[in-house]
Amino acid sequence: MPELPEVETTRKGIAPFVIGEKIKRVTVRDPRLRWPVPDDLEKILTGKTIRKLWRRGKYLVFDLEDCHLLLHLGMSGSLRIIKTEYPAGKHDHVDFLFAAGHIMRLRDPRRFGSIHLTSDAPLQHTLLKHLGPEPLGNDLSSDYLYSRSRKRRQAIKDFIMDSRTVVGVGNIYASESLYKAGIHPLRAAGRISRQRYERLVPAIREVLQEALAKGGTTLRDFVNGTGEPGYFKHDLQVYDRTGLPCQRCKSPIRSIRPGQRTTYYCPHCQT
DNA sequence: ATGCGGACCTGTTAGC
DNA sequence: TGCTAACAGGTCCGCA
Repeated sequence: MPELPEVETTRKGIAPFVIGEKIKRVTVRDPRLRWPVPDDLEKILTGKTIRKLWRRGKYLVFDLEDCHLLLHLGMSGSLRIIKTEYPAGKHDHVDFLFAAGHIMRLRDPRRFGSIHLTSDAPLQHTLLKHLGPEPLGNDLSSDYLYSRSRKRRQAIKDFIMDSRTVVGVGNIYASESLYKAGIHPLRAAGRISRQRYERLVPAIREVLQEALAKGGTTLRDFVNGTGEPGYFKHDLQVYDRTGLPCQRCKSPIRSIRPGQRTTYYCPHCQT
């Protein structure tokens, strides 16, 4: 499910309901996420107050009094705030009950998400340590992508989807960004000019920014912290539009499947 | 170090 | 109507 705009939308949605709130109880109904939910999750968190909620890549980081909770939504995860405790559904794996009475509920049908605890600096955690720059921050530049990509034969789409290159660009927004920049998704990253990276960086930023402004993309089941879908689906130019006319040149959008992930592009506009 | 395939899961849909 | 196969928003790990 979630790429950066969806995770950020989730963060913004739940923040007002979790910051400054004290955790009264944690209920783990199914600990079998991508990595087992820590046994001592409830023991560690009970009685602690959440100080901050921030994001690094697609990881949500909850700062507590003396530790940090890292949470990834994987492919199908969502976090919602519910006012009263109604019966948990089949995939509602974890509830965080606050002293004030409301609940933050994690639902994740495919269980690709994960929860981690650490008392060290979160950015030093194994899973965060090697992450590349944030696409919406100042560290991502065309110079950086250009120099990092030299001599690489990897397809540009795979290159920008690698979280060591840049975080937050998943399958939807990779296709969308490359369309916007006019770059063929299979072109070798090392054979793209500096000038073209100067188009790609703003394209990535704009696509993510616009998706964020619309609350993310809901293809099937993404919901924000209050249960609403995102509306960027209507603005997608190539993703999930196989055979439909390109908005610029009217050529039919093409889809290919190199490896596992479907890639969408315009055969005329992207070279 | 880079690059690729496989792995982890369940739900939905397309096709026979 | 029912069965099966393919596919879905992520990313880590292990191997060449």
